[in-house]
Order: sequence, then structure tokens, then C-alpha cells
Amino acid sequence: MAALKYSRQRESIKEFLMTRTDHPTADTVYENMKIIYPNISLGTVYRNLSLLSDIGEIQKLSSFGGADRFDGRTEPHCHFICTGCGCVQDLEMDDLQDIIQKAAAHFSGEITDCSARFSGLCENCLKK
Amino acid sequence: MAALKYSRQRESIKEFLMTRTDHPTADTVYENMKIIYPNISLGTVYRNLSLLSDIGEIQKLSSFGGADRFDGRTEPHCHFICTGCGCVQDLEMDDLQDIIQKAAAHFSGEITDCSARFSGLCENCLKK
DNA sequence: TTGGGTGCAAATCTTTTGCAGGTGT
DNA sequence: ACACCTGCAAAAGATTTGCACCCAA
Repeated sequence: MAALKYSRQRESIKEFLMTRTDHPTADTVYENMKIIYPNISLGTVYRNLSLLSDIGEIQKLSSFGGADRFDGRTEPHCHFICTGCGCVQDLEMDDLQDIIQKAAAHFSGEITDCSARFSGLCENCLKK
Repeated sequence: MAALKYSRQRESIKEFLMTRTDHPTADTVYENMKIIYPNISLGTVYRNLSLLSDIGEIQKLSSFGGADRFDGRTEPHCHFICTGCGCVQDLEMDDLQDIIQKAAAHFSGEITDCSARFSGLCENCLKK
């Protein structure tokens, strides 16, 4: 197991993600990091995003259509993607455990995790 | 709106997907189509997979880690991915509608669809 | 005949990786 | 010092697209 060493880039990436609720892509993180560290490389951003998500300090959200997105919230929660504007929003959901049990009833393996994705129109797109 | 014309390649791709329950990737479809049409191109496979999924004759499953997968079943159902061997299986789930309603209770937009992904160990991996 | 479909290849987009030099501990 | 981390650039993987030709309607 690799020993983790401090890096100001990694710290900034994590801080940045915690200020955002729109689940930015790696490229958006990169663009914002360039403001602070003009020489930062995209490779470093990817390496740190992947590291942070491995140790559970951020969450990686795969495939909402295009590039992966990253979420500073680590508590389990669901996501909603708007079919109108493509935005991704957090969604509260009390009992995922309940859903897992329902699914397990029809299944022969062992289910340990569930990630639900909802889609439809967001508040803004509804108005149009 | 484009007029749809018959193509034997598209027909074969759809037939192939209906015989499989393992949710093949575009590349797997391509490899299997080459047996029938040695000159078929990967571009054609992608174009047809995307077309078929647009008109709802197949289902595109994004984000199971690597490449997208395709499913010949079009009725709404959930999927399970094994963290051991990476296989993707279908999962019966009676009341997705129920889940959607629960989610909608906390949400200001309009939720029309839900796709739940479960993970854990499949029957085979449990035995090991 | 006409517009969609195809094969081929090049291009795009996203993400990963090898390497040499930099930096935290 | 040692191992991790970084910037840079090239590579890799998945998917899309431009183009000229082919074929179904």
C-alpha cells in the first residue's frame, strides 16, 4: 500500500469539489485548477481525482452521457440528470436499503450496493 | 425526420442482441457480425447500435466501468454488475414506479425515469 | 433517381501511462 | 535519501465522423 504524501494540488482539487454542487467533469476541474496552478497538468488532475475517489474522499459518477463527473459529497445519495439541459443534481432518498432488499429477493448472488439514477426535466427546464 | 431504410446489417445486429443475455459491448457485437459480414466496419456497428437504441429497439447501458453495453431486452428492468468477474446480469424489480415516487417527494423537477444499478458478487463468484 | 446505408480511415474525446525531474517526510 | 508527486507528452481505448460508393424504395 502506497504511503500518502501531502500535495497542494490534491488538496485544492478536493476543496474545489466541496464548493461545487454541479458535479464537474475532470476537464472542468482542470480548467479551474489552472487559475491557481497555471502549469498543472491534466494527468495530475486525473491521477488525483482517481486517488481521492479510491480513498473515499470524493465520489466518481460514471457515464452521464459523456465524461465522468465528480462529487465532493461522500454520503450515499442519488443523482438526477436532466434530459433537457444535461445538468446533474443531488437527490435525497431515505431507504436505498429497502430497494436492495427488494432486488435481492429475485436474485441468486449477493447484492451489496445500489446506485439509482433518475432522469426527467429539472425545475428550470420545466418552466420553458 | 429521416426515413428508415432496411439494412441487413442492422437486422442482424438486432437479432444477435436478442439471442444474448450477457449485454455485449459494441466491440463484441462487431466481432460477431464479422462472422456473417467479413467486411462490416466498426463504424457501421456503432451507427446501428446508436440508431436502434434511439428508436427504442434495444437498450444502451452506459457506465459499467469500461465500454458501453447493449441489451436486446427493451422492457424496463434493472441490472446487476458483479464486482468479482465484471459480468452484467438482468434483475427483476416489480415496482420501480414506487421508487420514482419516493424520489419525487424530495425533488422540484419532474422525474420520468429511473435506472437502478446493483453491485455485489454473482452466484458463481460467491462459490469461490 | 434519390436519400439513406456502408466500408474505410481519420479524427475526437476521455482517460491512462512512461519518464525525468521536483518535493514532502 | 527515499518514495511519492508532478508536468509533459505520447499512448490507449471508445466512439464519432467525412467521404465516396452502394443499394433499397
